[in-house]
Amino acid sequence: MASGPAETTQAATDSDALSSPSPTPQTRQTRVRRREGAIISAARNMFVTHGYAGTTMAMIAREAGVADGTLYTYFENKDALARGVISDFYKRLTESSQKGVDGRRTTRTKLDFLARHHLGQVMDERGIIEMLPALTTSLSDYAGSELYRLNKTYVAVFDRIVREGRACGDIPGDADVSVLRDIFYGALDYGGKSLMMRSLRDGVRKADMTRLVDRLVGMIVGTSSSARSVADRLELAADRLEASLKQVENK
Amino acid sequence: MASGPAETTQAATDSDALSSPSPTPQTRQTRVRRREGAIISAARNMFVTHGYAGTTMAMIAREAGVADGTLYTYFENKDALARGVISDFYKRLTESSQKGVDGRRTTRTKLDFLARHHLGQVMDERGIIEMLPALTTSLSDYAGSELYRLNKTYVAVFDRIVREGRACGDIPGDADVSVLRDIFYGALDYGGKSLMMRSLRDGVRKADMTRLVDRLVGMIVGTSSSARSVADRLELAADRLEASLKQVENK
DNA sequence: GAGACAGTTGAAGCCTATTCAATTTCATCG
DNA sequence: CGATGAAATTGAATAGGCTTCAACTGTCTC
Repeated sequence: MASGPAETTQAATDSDALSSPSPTPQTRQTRVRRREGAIISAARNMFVTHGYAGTTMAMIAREAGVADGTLYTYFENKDALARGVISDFYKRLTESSQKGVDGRRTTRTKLDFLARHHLGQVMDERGIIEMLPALTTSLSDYAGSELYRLNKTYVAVFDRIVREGRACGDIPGDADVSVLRDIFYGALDYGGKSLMMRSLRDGVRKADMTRLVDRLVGMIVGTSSSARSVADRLELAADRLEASLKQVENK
Repeated sequence: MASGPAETTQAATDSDALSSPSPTPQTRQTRVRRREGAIISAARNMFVTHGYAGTTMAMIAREAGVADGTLYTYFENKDALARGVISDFYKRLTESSQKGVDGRRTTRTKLDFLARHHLGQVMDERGIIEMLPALTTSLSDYAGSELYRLNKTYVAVFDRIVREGRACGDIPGDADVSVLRDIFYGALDYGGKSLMMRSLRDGVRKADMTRLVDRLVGMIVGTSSSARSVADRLELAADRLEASLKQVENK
C-alpha cells in the first residue's frame, strides 16, 4: 500500500518515454505507457545482468518500482515479459540498422555497416537474444509469433541490400537470398560469441571484429579486398574511425 | 519403494552401456554406470520433446525408473543434468564426425561431410544445443567449463581439415582459422534453424540443405563448382545418395 | 551371519511464478 | 466541488517444482 503517487523514477530510459515534455498534464494513458516502458527497461536490465533464470519477477518489480502483481497487468507471465523485451530490442535494432544503411552508398559499405552494427548491438545486450530459444518450446508456435514477424522485418534490411546489390552487379552468383542470409547472420551471432570469449582473455580486439566482418562481407560481394575502389576504402575507414571515437568518448 | 533390482529398461541407448554382454554378473559399478546412462538418456528424451523449462525432475525420474532423489546422487542439480546431456551429445558428435571425416579423401568432401553431419545431428536433437545459453549465466564461467572444452574438441575436427587443406593448397587466403570456423558453424546453426522453420511449411527439402552446404563449403575452398574434379563430384554424389538411402530405410 | 557402507527413496522445506480480493487513483459528470 | 465507477495497483495467499535429508535397502567383506 501507500508508495505515493507512483514516482516512476526509472521510467526515463531513453526509448519512448519523455515524448511530452509537460510534467503535470499526463493523461492516464500516457502514464500507463510510460510505466510499461519502465517495466520493460527494468526487465531488460535484470535479464542482461542476471540471465533469464537468474532474475525473479520480484527483482523486476522492485527495479521498476511497482508491486509484483502489477507486472501481470502489463504482461501475461514471465515468458511474455521476456518476449516484450526481445520485441523492444528488435524494434530498436531494425530502426537503427535501416537508418545506418540508408546513410551508406555502396553495397559493400552497407553490408559492412550492417555487420558491425549487428555485432555491436548483440554483444552489448548479449543475453537478450539468447533468451529466445528458452522461450520457444516448439518451432511451430514460434513460426506464428510476433517475434518471428519482427525477426523477419529485421533481416529484411539485409535482404534488400542483397537484392539491390545483385541488381547493380555488385553481388555475383545466383544463390538464394536465404542462403546468404543464413551465412551472414549465423556467422555474426556465432562470431560475436567467439569474440566475447576471446575478449575475456585478451581484451576487446577491434582487429578481430574487422577480420571477421571483412572476410564475411568479402564472401558475399565478390570483389577481393585489393579490388575495392578508393572511395569505398575511405568510406569504410571513416565508419571505423567514427565507431572508435564514439567508444572513446563513452569512457 | 521396491522397483526391484533396477531393471534399467531405458538404459540401452547406444552410447556407452552394454559393454559387458554378460547378463547376470553385473558388478555394482557397472550397474551404477548403466543407471547413469539411463538417467542421461531419459533426460535427453524429455528435454528434446518438452524443452528445458517444460521438463520437471519428476518427469525425468519417472522416465528413468528411479526416485526423484536418486537424480541428485548422479547430478548436482537440474542444470548439471542438462550439462551432462550436452556433454554426452558432444562426445557422440565429435566421435562420429571424426570417423566420417577420416573416411573422406579431399578437403572438399571432408568439409561437405562435416557440414551435412553437423546439420543433421543438430536438427535431429535440436533443443539439446539450444539449452546451452540458458545454462551459461556468465561467459566467464563457461570459459572454464567442461562444456567449453568439449566444444573446442569438437570444432578441432574442422580446424584440422582447414589446416591440412591449406597446407596442400586446397584452401586459399590467409584468414585466421577462427574466422572460418565462426562462419562455418555459425552459418550451419542458423541455417539449421531456418531449414526447420521452412520444413514446417514445405516439408524437408534436401535441396535446401544442399544449396546451403554447397555455398558455404564453396566459400571456404576457393574453387568454384565448375572447377571441381570429376572424382570429387562422384564422391559427393555418393555421400548424398547414401544419406538419402539411410533416411528411406529408416521409415 | 554381522557389520559397514554405497546407493536409493520419497516426503518435507523452500523458493518463486501467479492469482485475486481489497484498495487506491483519477477522469468524468451532476 | 464532491460523487461515481472504471481502471490500475497492491501484496498476501496459493501452487508447483527444485532440492534436501533422515531413514531404508541391497551388497560386499570378513
